[in-house]
Amino acid sequence: MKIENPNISTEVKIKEAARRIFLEKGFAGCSSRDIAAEAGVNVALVNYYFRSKERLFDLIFKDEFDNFFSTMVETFSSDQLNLKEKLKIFISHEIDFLCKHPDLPQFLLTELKRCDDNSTEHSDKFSKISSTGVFAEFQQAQADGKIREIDLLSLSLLVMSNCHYPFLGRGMIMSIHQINEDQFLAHMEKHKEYVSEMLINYLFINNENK
Amino acid sequence: MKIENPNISTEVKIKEAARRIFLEKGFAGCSSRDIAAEAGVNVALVNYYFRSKERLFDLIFKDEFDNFFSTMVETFSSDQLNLKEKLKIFISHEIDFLCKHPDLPQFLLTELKRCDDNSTEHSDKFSKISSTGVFAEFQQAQADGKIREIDLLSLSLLVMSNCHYPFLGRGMIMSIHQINEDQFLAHMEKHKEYVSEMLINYLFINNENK
DNA sequence: AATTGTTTTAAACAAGCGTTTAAATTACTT
DNA sequence: AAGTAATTTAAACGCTTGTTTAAAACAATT
Repeated sequence: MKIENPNISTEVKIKEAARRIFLEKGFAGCSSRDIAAEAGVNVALVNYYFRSKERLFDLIFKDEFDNFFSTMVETFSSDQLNLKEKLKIFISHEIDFLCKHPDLPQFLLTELKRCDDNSTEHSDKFSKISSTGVFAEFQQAQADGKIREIDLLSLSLLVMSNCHYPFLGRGMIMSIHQINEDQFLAHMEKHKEYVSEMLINYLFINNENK
Repeated sequence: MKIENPNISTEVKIKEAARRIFLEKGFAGCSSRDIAAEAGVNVALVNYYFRSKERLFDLIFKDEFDNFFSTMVETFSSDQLNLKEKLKIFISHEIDFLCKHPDLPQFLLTELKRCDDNSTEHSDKFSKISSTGVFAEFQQAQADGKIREIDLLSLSLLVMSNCHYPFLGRGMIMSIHQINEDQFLAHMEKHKEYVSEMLINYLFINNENK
Protein backbone atom coordinates (compact mmCIF):
# COMPACT_ATOMS: atom_id res chain seq x y z
CA MET A 1 0.00 0.00 0.00
CA LYS A 2 1.49 3.25 -1.12
CA ILE A 3 0.39 6.03 1.15
CA GLU A 4 0.67 9.43 -0.52
CA ASN A 5 0.74 11.32 2.73
CA PRO A 6 1.04 15.06 2.57
CA ASN A 7 3.03 14.63 5.78
CA ILE A 8 6.36 14.98 4.06
CA SER A 9 7.41 17.58 6.59
CA THR A 10 10.17 15.43 8.07
CA GLU A 11 11.81 14.92 4.70
CA VAL A 12 11.54 18.63 3.96
CA LYS A 13 12.75 19.56 7.42
CA ILE A 14 15.89 17.50 6.92
CA LYS A 15 16.52 18.82 3.43
CA GLU A 16 16.15 22.45 4.48
CA ALA A 17 18.29 21.89 7.56
CA ALA A 18 20.94 20.27 5.38
CA ARG A 19 20.73 23.19 2.96
CA ARG A 20 21.44 25.67 5.75
CA ILE A 21 24.26 23.61 7.26
CA PHE A 22 25.92 22.74 3.95
CA LEU A 23 25.79 26.34 2.78
CA GLU A 24 27.30 27.59 6.01
CA LYS A 25 29.91 24.93 6.77
CA GLY A 26 30.40 23.03 3.52
CA PHE A 27 30.29 19.28 2.95
CA ALA A 28 33.53 18.51 4.77
CA GLY A 29 32.79 20.93 7.58
CA CYS A 30 29.70 19.24 9.00
CA SER A 31 28.44 15.82 10.02
CA SER A 32 25.20 13.91 9.51
CA ARG A 33 24.52 14.48 13.19
CA ASP A 34 24.88 18.26 12.73
CA ILE A 35 22.20 18.11 10.07
CA ALA A 36 19.91 15.90 12.17
CA ALA A 37 20.34 18.23 15.13
CA GLU A 38 19.54 21.30 12.99
CA ALA A 39 16.41 19.52 11.73
CA GLY A 40 15.52 18.31 15.21
CA VAL A 41 15.25 14.66 14.18
CA ASN A 42 17.03 11.38 14.78
CA VAL A 43 20.29 10.79 12.90
CA ALA A 44 19.01 7.67 11.21
CA LEU A 45 16.28 9.61 9.45
CA VAL A 46 18.85 11.40 7.31
CA ASN A 47 19.78 8.10 5.71
CA TYR A 48 16.21 6.79 5.83
CA TYR A 49 15.03 9.62 3.57
CA PHE A 50 18.18 10.33 1.53
CA ARG A 51 20.22 7.08 1.67
CA SER A 52 23.50 8.90 2.41
CA LYS A 53 25.04 12.22 3.35
CA GLU A 54 26.58 12.44 -0.11
CA ARG A 55 23.28 11.86 -1.95
CA LEU A 56 21.61 14.50 0.20
CA PHE A 57 24.44 16.87 -0.56
CA ASP A 58 24.28 16.18 -4.30
CA LEU A 59 20.57 16.97 -4.26
CA ILE A 60 21.12 20.31 -2.57
CA PHE A 61 24.16 21.19 -4.63
CA LYS A 62 22.24 20.58 -7.85
CA ASP A 63 19.40 22.69 -6.49
CA GLU A 64 21.63 25.62 -5.63
CA PHE A 65 23.73 25.30 -8.76
CA ASP A 66 20.63 25.37 -11.00
CA ASN A 67 19.14 28.22 -9.02
CA PHE A 68 22.33 30.22 -9.35
CA PHE A 69 22.62 29.71 -13.09
CA SER A 70 18.94 30.22 -13.77
CA THR A 71 19.28 33.64 -12.22
CA MET A 72 22.30 34.35 -14.38
CA VAL A 73 20.69 33.13 -17.58
CA GLU A 74 17.30 34.73 -16.98
CA THR A 75 18.12 38.26 -18.03
CA PHE A 76 20.29 37.24 -20.94
CA SER A 77 17.43 35.27 -22.48
CA SER A 78 15.30 38.33 -23.07
CA ASP A 79 14.74 39.37 -26.67
CA GLN A 80 13.27 42.70 -25.68
CA LEU A 81 16.41 44.28 -24.32
CA ASN A 82 19.53 45.60 -25.97
CA LEU A 83 22.97 44.69 -24.69
CA LYS A 84 23.44 47.69 -22.47
CA GLU A 85 20.08 47.20 -20.81
CA LYS A 86 20.76 43.50 -20.42
CA LEU A 87 24.02 44.21 -18.66
CA LYS A 88 22.45 46.80 -16.37
CA ILE A 89 19.61 44.52 -15.41
CA PHE A 90 21.90 41.54 -15.05
CA ILE A 91 24.11 43.36 -12.57
CA SER A 92 21.12 44.59 -10.59
CA HIS A 93 19.36 41.22 -10.52
CA GLU A 94 22.54 39.34 -9.73
CA ILE A 95 23.39 41.49 -6.73
CA ASP A 96 19.80 41.48 -5.53
CA PHE A 97 19.76 37.71 -5.76
CA LEU A 98 23.04 37.31 -3.91
CA CYS A 99 21.90 39.66 -1.15
CA LYS A 100 19.27 37.02 -0.47
CA HIS A 101 21.77 34.16 -0.83
CA PRO A 102 25.04 35.64 0.38
CA ASP A 103 26.68 32.30 1.14
CA LEU A 104 25.93 30.81 -2.26
CA PRO A 105 28.99 31.92 -4.25
CA GLN A 106 31.49 30.61 -1.73
CA PHE A 107 29.52 27.39 -1.37
CA LEU A 108 29.47 26.74 -5.11
CA LEU A 109 33.13 27.56 -5.65
CA THR A 110 34.30 25.51 -2.68
CA GLU A 111 32.29 22.44 -3.58
CA LEU A 112 33.03 22.68 -7.29
CA LYS A 113 36.69 22.60 -6.36
CA ARG A 114 36.18 19.64 -4.02
CA CYS A 115 34.35 17.50 -6.56
CA ASP A 116 36.60 18.54 -9.42
CA ASP A 117 34.48 16.70 -12.00
CA ASN A 118 34.43 19.83 -14.09
CA SER A 119 34.66 18.35 -17.56
CA THR A 120 31.30 16.97 -18.65
CA GLU A 121 29.31 16.87 -15.43
CA HIS A 122 28.27 20.51 -15.21
CA SER A 123 29.36 21.78 -18.59
CA ASP A 124 25.83 21.47 -19.92
CA LYS A 125 24.72 23.88 -17.24
CA PHE A 126 27.55 26.17 -18.16
CA SER A 127 26.64 26.02 -21.81
CA LYS A 128 23.19 27.35 -20.99
CA ILE A 129 24.82 30.75 -20.74
CA SER A 130 26.25 30.65 -24.23
CA SER A 131 23.01 29.15 -25.54
CA THR A 132 21.23 32.36 -24.60
CA GLY A 133 23.18 33.89 -27.46
CA VAL A 134 24.56 36.62 -25.26
CA PHE A 135 28.13 35.79 -26.20
CA ALA A 136 27.32 35.98 -29.90
CA GLU A 137 25.46 39.20 -29.25
CA PHE A 138 28.57 40.65 -27.63
CA GLN A 139 30.74 39.61 -30.55
CA GLN A 140 28.28 41.17 -32.99
CA ALA A 141 28.31 44.39 -31.00
CA GLN A 142 32.08 44.35 -31.12
CA ALA A 143 32.01 43.90 -34.90
CA ASP A 144 29.62 46.85 -35.09
CA GLY A 145 32.02 48.96 -33.05
CA LYS A 146 29.49 49.41 -30.28
CA ILE A 147 31.58 47.87 -27.55
CA ARG A 148 35.28 47.73 -26.84
CA GLU A 149 37.54 45.05 -28.29
CA ILE A 150 37.82 42.54 -25.49
CA ASP A 151 37.82 38.76 -25.40
CA LEU A 152 34.88 36.91 -23.90
CA LEU A 153 36.96 35.48 -21.09
CA SER A 154 38.01 38.86 -19.77
CA LEU A 155 34.55 40.21 -20.37
CA SER A 156 33.01 37.43 -18.28
CA LEU A 157 35.65 37.95 -15.62
CA LEU A 158 35.00 41.67 -15.34
CA VAL A 159 31.26 41.19 -14.97
CA MET A 160 31.43 38.23 -12.62
CA SER A 161 34.21 39.76 -10.52
CA ASN A 162 32.20 42.83 -9.71
CA CYS A 163 28.92 41.00 -9.12
CA HIS A 164 30.17 38.00 -7.17
CA TYR A 165 33.25 39.07 -5.28
CA PRO A 166 31.52 41.25 -2.71
CA PHE A 167 29.76 38.15 -1.41
CA LEU A 168 32.93 36.09 -1.37
CA GLY A 169 35.08 38.65 0.35
CA ARG A 170 32.45 40.13 2.60
CA GLY A 171 33.88 38.55 5.74
CA MET A 172 37.21 40.21 5.14
CA ILE A 173 35.63 43.44 3.96
CA MET A 174 33.37 43.60 7.01
CA SER A 175 36.37 43.13 9.28
CA ILE A 176 38.47 45.74 7.53
CA HIS A 177 35.72 48.34 7.45
CA GLN A 178 34.23 47.43 10.83
CA ILE A 179 30.66 46.93 9.68
CA ASN A 180 28.11 44.19 10.26
CA GLU A 181 26.18 42.01 7.82
CA ASP A 182 23.17 44.32 7.62
CA GLN A 183 25.27 47.36 6.90
CA PHE A 184 27.12 45.43 4.24
CA LEU A 185 23.93 44.27 2.53
CA ALA A 186 22.50 47.77 2.68
CA HIS A 187 25.65 49.05 1.04
CA MET A 188 25.17 46.73 -1.90
CA GLU A 189 22.40 49.02 -3.19
CA LYS A 190 24.93 51.79 -3.66
CA HIS A 191 27.53 49.39 -4.98
CA LYS A 192 25.23 48.15 -7.73
CA GLU A 193 25.25 51.64 -9.22
CA TYR A 194 29.04 51.93 -9.13
CA VAL A 195 29.51 48.56 -10.78
CA SER A 196 26.90 49.25 -13.42
CA GLU A 197 28.32 52.64 -14.28
CA MET A 198 31.91 51.46 -14.33
CA LEU A 199 31.31 48.44 -16.54
CA ILE A 200 29.08 50.24 -19.00
CA ASN A 201 31.45 53.18 -19.25
CA TYR A 202 34.31 50.84 -19.90
CA LEU A 203 32.71 48.38 -22.26
CA PHE A 204 30.40 50.54 -24.39
CA ILE A 205 31.95 52.99 -26.79
CA ASN A 206 29.15 55.43 -27.54
CA ASN A 207 28.47 56.86 -24.10
CA GLU A 208 25.01 58.31 -23.95
CA ASN A 209 24.57 57.81 -20.23
CA LYS A 210 21.18 56.78 -18.89
CA MET B 1 72.13 18.45 25.78
CA LYS B 2 70.61 20.78 23.27
CA ILE B 3 71.68 19.78 19.81
CA GLU B 4 71.28 22.59 17.32
CA ASN B 5 71.19 20.25 14.39
CA PRO B 6 70.74 21.77 10.98
CA ASN B 7 68.78 18.58 10.29
CA ILE B 8 65.42 20.27 10.65
CA SER B 9 64.33 18.82 7.34
CA THR B 10 61.62 16.62 8.86
CA GLU B 11 59.96 19.53 10.59
CA VAL B 12 60.16 21.59 7.41
CA LYS B 13 58.98 18.69 5.28
CA ILE B 14 55.86 18.35 7.41
CA LYS B 15 55.16 22.07 7.46
CA GLU B 16 55.48 22.43 3.70
CA ALA B 17 53.40 19.31 3.10
CA ALA B 18 50.76 20.71 5.43
CA ARG B 19 50.87 24.02 3.58
CA ARG B 20 50.16 22.32 0.26
CA ILE B 21 47.41 20.10 1.66
CA PHE B 22 45.71 22.84 3.70
CA LEU B 23 45.77 25.25 0.77
CA GLU B 24 44.28 22.67 -1.56
CA LYS B 25 41.73 20.94 0.67
CA GLY B 26 41.22 23.26 3.61
CA PHE B 27 41.39 22.43 7.30
CA ALA B 28 38.18 20.40 7.39
CA GLY B 29 38.92 18.67 4.11
CA CYS B 30 42.05 16.80 5.15
CA SER B 31 43.38 14.64 7.96
CA SER B 32 46.64 14.46 9.90
CA ARG B 33 47.35 11.26 8.00
CA ASP B 34 46.92 13.05 4.68
CA ILE B 35 49.60 15.52 5.75
CA ALA B 36 51.93 12.80 7.03
CA ALA B 37 51.52 10.89 3.77
CA GLU B 38 52.26 14.00 1.71
CA ALA B 39 55.38 14.59 3.79
CA GLY B 40 56.33 10.92 3.66
CA VAL B 41 56.63 10.56 7.42
CA ASN B 42 54.90 8.76 10.27
CA VAL B 43 51.64 10.24 11.53
CA ALA B 44 52.94 10.70 15.05
CA LEU B 45 55.61 13.10 13.84
CA VAL B 46 53.00 15.69 12.99
CA ASN B 47 52.09 15.96 16.64
CA TYR B 48 55.66 15.45 17.78
CA TYR B 49 56.76 18.60 15.96
CA PHE B 50 53.59 20.69 16.06
CA ARG B 51 51.58 19.36 19.05
CA SER B 52 48.29 19.27 17.11
CA LYS B 53 46.72 19.58 13.69
CA GLU B 54 45.14 22.86 14.76
CA ARG B 55 48.43 24.41 15.93
CA LEU B 56 50.09 23.41 12.68
CA PHE B 57 47.21 24.93 10.77
CA ASP B 58 47.32 28.16 12.78
CA LEU B 59 51.03 28.48 12.01
CA ILE B 60 50.45 28.12 8.29
CA PHE B 61 47.37 30.30 8.23
CA LYS B 62 49.24 33.10 9.97
CA ASP B 63 52.08 32.68 7.47
CA GLU B 64 49.82 32.90 4.45
CA PHE B 65 47.68 35.65 5.91
CA ASP B 66 50.73 37.82 6.63
CA ASN B 67 52.20 37.05 3.23
CA PHE B 68 48.96 38.02 1.52
CA PHE B 69 48.62 41.32 3.36
CA SER B 70 52.28 42.21 3.08
CA THR B 71 51.90 42.00 -0.66
CA MET B 72 48.84 44.22 -0.51
CA VAL B 73 50.43 46.78 1.77
CA GLU B 74 53.79 46.87 0.00
CA THR B 75 52.88 49.13 -2.89
CA PHE B 76 50.68 51.41 -0.86
CA SER B 77 53.54 52.19 1.50
CA SER B 78 55.62 53.91 -1.17
CA ASP B 79 56.08 57.65 -0.83
CA GLN B 80 57.52 57.97 -4.32
CA LEU B 81 54.37 57.21 -6.25
CA ASN B 82 51.21 59.17 -6.84
CA LEU B 83 47.81 57.58 -6.41
CA LYS B 84 47.29 56.57 -10.00
CA GLU B 85 50.68 54.92 -10.21
CA LYS B 86 50.09 53.20 -6.89
CA LEU B 87 46.85 51.75 -8.14
CA LYS B 88 48.40 50.59 -11.41
CA ILE B 89 51.30 48.93 -9.66
CA PHE B 90 49.07 47.47 -6.99
CA ILE B 91 46.87 45.77 -9.56
CA SER B 92 49.84 44.42 -11.46
CA HIS B 93 51.68 43.18 -8.38
CA GLU B 94 48.56 41.69 -6.85
CA ILE B 95 47.71 39.66 -9.94
CA ASP B 96 51.33 38.61 -10.42
CA PHE B 97 51.45 37.47 -6.81
CA LEU B 98 48.20 35.52 -7.06
CA CYS B 99 49.33 33.82 -10.27
CA LYS B 100 52.03 32.29 -8.09
CA HIS B 101 49.58 31.54 -5.27
CA PRO B 102 46.29 30.89 -7.06
CA ASP B 103 44.73 28.92 -4.17
CA LEU B 104 45.47 31.56 -1.57
CA PRO B 105 42.35 33.76 -1.84
CA GLN B 106 39.90 30.88 -1.51
CA PHE B 107 41.96 29.42 1.34
CA LEU B 108 41.96 32.66 3.30
CA LEU B 109 38.27 33.40 2.77
CA THR B 110 37.17 29.87 3.62
CA GLU B 111 39.24 29.63 6.77
CA LEU B 112 38.43 33.16 7.91
CA LYS B 113 34.78 32.19 7.69
CA ARG B 114 35.37 28.94 9.57
CA CYS B 115 37.20 30.58 12.47
CA ASP B 116 34.89 33.59 12.56
CA ASP B 117 36.99 35.38 15.17
CA ASN B 118 36.92 38.45 13.01
CA SER B 119 36.67 41.15 15.64
CA THR B 120 40.02 41.70 17.31
CA GLU B 121 42.10 38.71 16.22
CA HIS B 122 43.11 39.87 12.76
CA SER B 123 41.95 43.46 12.84
CA ASP B 124 45.48 44.64 13.55
CA LYS B 125 46.58 43.02 10.30
CA PHE B 126 43.69 44.67 8.55
CA SER B 127 44.55 48.03 10.02
CA LYS B 128 47.98 47.81 8.41
CA ILE B 129 46.28 48.78 5.19
CA SER B 130 44.80 51.95 6.55
CA SER B 131 48.06 52.72 8.38
CA THR B 132 49.78 53.03 5.01
CA GLY B 133 47.79 56.22 4.66
CA VAL B 134 46.37 55.14 1.34
CA PHE B 135 42.80 55.63 2.50
CA ALA B 136 43.55 59.17 3.65
CA GLU B 137 45.36 59.77 0.40
CA PHE B 138 42.25 58.74 -1.51
CA GLN B 139 40.05 61.01 0.55
CA GLN B 140 42.42 63.91 -0.04
CA ALA B 141 42.36 63.21 -3.77
CA GLN B 142 38.59 63.23 -3.63
CA ALA B 143 38.60 66.59 -1.84
CA ASP B 144 40.91 67.89 -4.56
CA GLY B 145 38.49 66.70 -7.23
CA LYS B 146 41.07 64.35 -8.71
CA ILE B 147 39.06 61.21 -8.22
CA ARG B 148 35.39 60.40 -8.31
CA GLU B 149 33.15 60.74 -5.26
CA ILE B 150 32.98 57.22 -3.92
CA ASP B 151 33.06 55.77 -0.41
CA LEU B 152 36.07 53.77 0.71
CA LEU B 153 34.05 50.58 1.07
CA SER B 154 32.97 50.56 -2.56
CA LEU B 155 36.39 51.69 -3.66
CA SER B 156 38.00 48.75 -1.85
CA LEU B 157 35.39 46.43 -3.24
CA LEU B 158 35.98 47.50 -6.82
CA VAL B 159 39.73 47.07 -6.57
CA MET B 160 39.66 43.79 -4.66
CA SER B 161 36.88 42.35 -6.80
CA ASN B 162 38.84 42.73 -9.99
CA CYS B 163 42.15 41.60 -8.53
CA HIS B 164 41.01 38.67 -6.42
CA TYR B 165 37.92 37.23 -8.06
CA PRO B 166 39.64 35.65 -11.06
CA PHE B 167 41.50 33.35 -8.67
CA LEU B 168 38.37 32.51 -6.72
CA GLY B 169 36.17 31.77 -9.71
CA ARG B 170 38.83 30.29 -11.93
CA GLY B 171 37.46 26.75 -11.57
CA MET B 172 34.08 27.83 -12.85
CA ILE B 173 35.58 30.15 -15.47
CA MET B 174 37.88 27.43 -16.75
CA SER B 175 34.92 25.07 -17.10
CA ILE B 176 32.75 27.61 -18.87
CA HIS B 177 35.43 28.68 -21.31
CA GLN B 178 36.99 25.22 -21.69
CA ILE B 179 40.56 26.19 -20.86
CA ASN B 180 43.17 24.72 -18.55
CA GLU B 181 45.11 26.22 -15.66
CA ASP B 182 48.07 27.32 -17.80
CA GLN B 183 45.88 29.06 -20.34
CA PHE B 184 44.06 30.78 -17.52
CA LEU B 185 47.23 32.03 -15.88
CA ALA B 186 48.60 33.18 -19.21
CA HIS B 187 45.40 35.11 -19.79
CA MET B 188 45.88 37.02 -16.56
CA GLU B 189 48.57 39.11 -18.26
CA LYS B 190 45.98 40.51 -20.63
CA HIS B 191 43.42 40.82 -17.87
CA LYS B 192 45.72 42.97 -15.76
CA GLU B 193 45.58 45.61 -18.46
CA TYR B 194 41.81 45.57 -18.72
CA VAL B 195 41.39 45.87 -14.97
CA SER B 196 43.94 48.64 -14.70
CA GLU B 197 42.44 50.63 -17.54
CA MET B 198 38.87 50.18 -16.35
CA LEU B 199 39.50 51.15 -12.74
CA ILE B 200 41.65 54.14 -13.57
CA ASN B 201 39.22 55.40 -16.21
CA TYR B 202 36.40 55.10 -13.73
CA LEU B 203 38.03 56.43 -10.60
CA PHE B 204 40.24 59.24 -11.87
CA ILE B 205 38.57 62.31 -13.27
CA ASN B 206 41.31 63.94 -15.36
CA ASN B 207 41.93 61.30 -17.98
CA GLU B 208 45.34 61.66 -19.50
CA ASN B 209 45.82 58.03 -20.37
CA LYS B 210 49.22 56.49 -20.00
C1' DA C 1 81.79 0.75 23.99
C1' DA C 2 78.50 2.68 27.09
C1' DT C 3 75.53 6.46 27.94
C1' DT C 4 73.19 10.15 26.77
C1' DG C 5 69.33 12.65 24.55
C1' DT C 6 66.80 13.00 20.17
C1' DT C 7 64.11 11.23 16.53
C1' DT C 8 61.17 7.80 14.51
C1' DT C 9 58.20 3.93 14.69
C1' DA C 10 54.14 0.69 15.24
C1' DA C 11 50.42 0.28 17.96
C1' DA C 12 46.85 1.70 20.50
C1' DC C 13 43.57 5.17 22.54
C1' DA C 14 38.97 7.39 22.98
C1' DA C 15 35.89 10.01 20.28
C1' DG C 16 33.46 10.94 16.25
C1' DC C 17 32.22 9.61 11.69
C1' DG C 18 28.57 7.66 8.15
C1' DT C 19 25.61 4.04 8.17
C1' DT C 20 22.70 -0.05 9.52
C1' DT C 21 19.75 -2.73 12.37
C1' DA C 22 15.91 -4.22 14.73
C1' DA C 23 12.55 -2.96 17.69
C1' DA C 24 9.09 0.55 19.01
C1' DT C 25 5.80 3.81 17.63
C1' DT C 26 2.59 5.92 14.69
C1' DA C 27 -0.82 6.22 10.91
C1' DC C 28 -3.82 4.15 7.90
C1' DT C 29 -7.06 0.51 5.93
C1' DT C 30 -10.40 -2.86 6.39
C1' DA D 1 -10.50 -3.34 16.84
C1' DA D 2 -7.06 -5.81 14.23
C1' DG D 3 -3.71 -5.83 10.97
C1' DT D 4 -0.54 -3.66 7.92
C1' DA D 5 2.60 -0.44 6.24
C1' DA D 6 5.25 3.78 7.16
C1' DT D 7 7.84 6.26 10.36
C1' DT D 8 10.83 7.00 14.23
C1' DT D 9 13.87 5.47 17.73
C1' DA D 10 17.99 3.83 20.51
C1' DA D 11 21.71 1.24 19.89
C1' DA D 12 25.24 -0.58 17.61
C1' DC D 13 28.23 -1.39 13.46
C1' DG D 14 32.94 -0.86 11.35
C1' DC D 15 35.92 2.76 10.15
C1' DT D 16 38.47 7.08 10.43
C1' DT D 17 39.66 10.86 13.16
C1' DG D 18 43.28 13.41 16.22
C1' DT D 19 46.31 12.17 19.61
C1' DT D 20 49.25 9.46 22.88
C1' DT D 21 52.23 5.81 24.31
C1' DA D 22 56.12 3.06 24.84
C1' DA D 23 59.55 0.96 22.60
C1' DA D 24 62.96 1.06 18.87
C1' DA D 25 66.41 3.45 16.07
C1' DC D 26 69.53 6.98 15.65
C1' DA D 27 73.14 10.37 16.71
C1' DA D 28 76.49 12.42 19.74
C1' DT D 29 79.47 12.63 23.87
C1' DT D 30 82.29 10.66 27.16
